[in-house]
Amino acid sequence: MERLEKQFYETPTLELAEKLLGKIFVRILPGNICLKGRIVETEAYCGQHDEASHAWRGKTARNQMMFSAPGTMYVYFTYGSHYMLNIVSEPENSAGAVLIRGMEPVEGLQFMQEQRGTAIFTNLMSGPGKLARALALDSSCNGKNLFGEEFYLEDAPPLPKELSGTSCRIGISRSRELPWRKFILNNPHVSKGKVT
DNA sequence: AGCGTGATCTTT
DNA sequence: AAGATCACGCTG
Repeated sequence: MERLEKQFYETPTLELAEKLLGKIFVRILPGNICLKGRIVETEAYCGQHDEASHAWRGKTARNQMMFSAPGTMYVYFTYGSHYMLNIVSEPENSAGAVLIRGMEPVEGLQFMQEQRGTAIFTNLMSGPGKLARALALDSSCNGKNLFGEEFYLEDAPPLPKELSGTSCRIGISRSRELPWRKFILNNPHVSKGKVT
């Protein structure tokens, strides 16, 4: 299918979190290694109006990519061991991003298995830290956009309404009650994280 | 249910 | 300078 263009990302964060479900994230590594994953779980982080968002208290060295152009990747390191992948939404200088929490592996399975140290299909990308590792994402990816040769998203048919699920976000302490997590119902690659 | 791990942010 | 927190994952 077609690659998604800039206009796709120029939308409010909460909408983007829903629109991303089902789309295919692609990374082309040197050596022509092609990695693909179908997005099955997302969370919206709505910039300065959202107490759980990194951008809540304004721009800092870490969160500055949340203020950049839609379609930029915001990749950060946390818990001493994990990278998290976000896709930036909202116009430039207005913060917002969608955390990618789960993907279904589509291509590059062998590479992903090596990265993750497991061959169990549903354990390769079923969590934000897991999928970042499967795709070998790190801080060198922070700030890159999805319109180049290395990273892009492929379109996919819209998700049928009956497959669309919503819940509170996972693993946060502030603004826990907001139903800003979106996922594909009954998909085994949705993370098993628990609501705190 | 408990803990490793280290950058970042807040408080002294 | 010290302490708390953290958009997690693994073990047990």
